[in-house]
Amino acid sequence: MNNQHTMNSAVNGIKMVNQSADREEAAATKTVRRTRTGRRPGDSRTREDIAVAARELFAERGYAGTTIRAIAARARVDGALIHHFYTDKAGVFAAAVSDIVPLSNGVAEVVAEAGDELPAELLRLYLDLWESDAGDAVKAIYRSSLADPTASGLLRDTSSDKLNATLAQAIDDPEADLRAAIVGAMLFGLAASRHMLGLRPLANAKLDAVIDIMAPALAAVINPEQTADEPAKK
Amino acid sequence: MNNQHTMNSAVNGIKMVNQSADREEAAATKTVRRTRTGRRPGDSRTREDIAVAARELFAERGYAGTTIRAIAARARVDGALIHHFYTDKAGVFAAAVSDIVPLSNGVAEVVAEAGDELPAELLRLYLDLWESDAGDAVKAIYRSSLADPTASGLLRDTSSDKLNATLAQAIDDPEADLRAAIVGAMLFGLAASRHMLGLRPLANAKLDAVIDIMAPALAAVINPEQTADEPAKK
DNA sequence: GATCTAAGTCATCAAAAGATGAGTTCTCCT
DNA sequence: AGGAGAACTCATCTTTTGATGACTTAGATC
Repeated sequence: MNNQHTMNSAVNGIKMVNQSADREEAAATKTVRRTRTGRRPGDSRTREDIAVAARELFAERGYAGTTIRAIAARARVDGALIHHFYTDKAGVFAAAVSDIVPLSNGVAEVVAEAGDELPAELLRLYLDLWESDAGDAVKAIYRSSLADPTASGLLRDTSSDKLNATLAQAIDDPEADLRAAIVGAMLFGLAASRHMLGLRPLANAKLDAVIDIMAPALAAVINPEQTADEPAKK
Repeated sequence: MNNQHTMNSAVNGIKMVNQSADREEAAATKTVRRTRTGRRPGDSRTREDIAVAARELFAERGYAGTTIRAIAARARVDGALIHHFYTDKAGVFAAAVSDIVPLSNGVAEVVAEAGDELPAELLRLYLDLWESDAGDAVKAIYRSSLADPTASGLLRDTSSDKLNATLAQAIDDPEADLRAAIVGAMLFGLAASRHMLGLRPLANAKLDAVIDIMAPALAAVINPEQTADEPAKK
C-alpha cells in the first residue's frame, strides 16, 4: 500500500546489487575455526590474492561500486591489510589494473605481419584478450572508465591511444586516424556487448562465427576503396 | 617518504571524482536569501527538475557513483523531497530513465523505408539519439548497466532486444540474429567511444565524416554477400 | 636464539550516504 | 472560508565505507 509510484518495475533489482555476493563473509568460520591474529604460517600469497580479488570486483562492479571491505572479504583478509599493502582505494585499483600486458605490442605485430588477414587477426587478438586472464583487468578498466570519467586517462594510456596510433599506420588514407579510432570503437563495442553487457545472441555465439561476420566490416574501414556508396545490389 | 608503493601513478585522479562538481551546493545562498521551509508558491516543476538532475548525474557518474544528495543539490531541493516523490534511490533511477522514447520505433521505420541507405540512416538515427535530449537517459542506462549487472535487464527491455529483432528482419541470412546483434554492438561501440569514453579522434569528429566511414562497415554485416574472404587486393 | 621487519588482525573513527518522521507552507476543492 | 492534502524543509538516525593506529605473529638474518 505504500507504493505511490509504480514505475520502478524493471529496476527494482538494482538495489540488490550489493547483497548479491556479499555473503562471502559467512564462509569464513568453517572448520578451521578462524584466521587468528598475526602473520600466517607458510609463504604468503595474500598480496596477490588481494590484487586478484580487487581485479575481479572492479571488473564486476566498477570503481565506485567496489568497496574495500568486499575486496577484503573475497580475499579472506582483513580490510586493514589492503591499506597496508596498497595505501588507498586508488592504489588497489592501480595495482589491480597495472599488470596488463599492453595490448599495443600484439597489435604492432599483427599489423606488421598479417597482410590481407589483418581484420581477422586483429579481431582474434582483441577478443582473445578479453577472454584471457587479462580479461578481468580490461573489464575493470573499461567499467571504471565508463563510470568514473577521471579513470579515462588510464584507459587512454593503456590501450586506446597506442592501439590507434599503431593501427593508423596500416591505413592509407587522409583520415587514417579517424578510421583507426572507428576500428577501435567497433572492437570495443563488440567486446563490451559480448563480455560486459552480455547481450544474448552475441554473448554465447562462437568466436569464429563472430569473426567471420565482423572481419569484412573491419576491412571496409581499414581499406578505403569503393567507399563512396554501398554496393547496393541486394 | 611514506609511499612504499609508487605504482599508483596514473590513477591518482580517480579519488577526486566526488569533489568535482559537488560544490554546486554553494550557490544556494545567493540574493534571494534561501528557500525557506514549506511548499513553494506558484506551480511546481520540482518533480521533473529532480528527474532531470538525476538523469544527468546517472549519465555522468553511473548508478553507484550518484548520490541522492548530489541529485538534491543539483535540483536545488532537500534530499527528503526525493524520497517523498520517488521512495528509493532505485525509484529515482527508474524515473530518470523510464521516459525514453523507445528507439525501436525509429528503427522499424528506417528499416522499412530506407532501402540501400539503411546503414547510413541507421547510423544517423542512432547517433542522433545519443546527442538528443534523450541522450542523457541513454548514457545513464548504459553507464549503470555496465556498472551494475542487474540493470542490464532494463537495457534489454529498452533498446537492445527490440532493436535487434527489428533489424534482423532486414537481414537475409541464417545468422540474421547474430548479424543484427553485431550491428547493435558496432553502433554501441561507436556511440560509447564518442560520448562516454570521449576517445579523441572520434569524440570531436564531424558526424557526417563518421557516418561516411562507418556505413560501408555496417553494410558489410547487413548484406552478407562476398563474405567468404576480404577483397584483399590493396 | 635475539632481534628486526614484514604480514596480519582488531578495535575504532569520521565522514558520507540512504532513509525517515515531524513540522511548515502552499494549492485546490467544496 | 476552511479544510484536506500535496509540496517542501529540518533535524536526525542508522549503515556503509574509507581510513588509521596499536597490537600480535611469523620469517629472515646475523
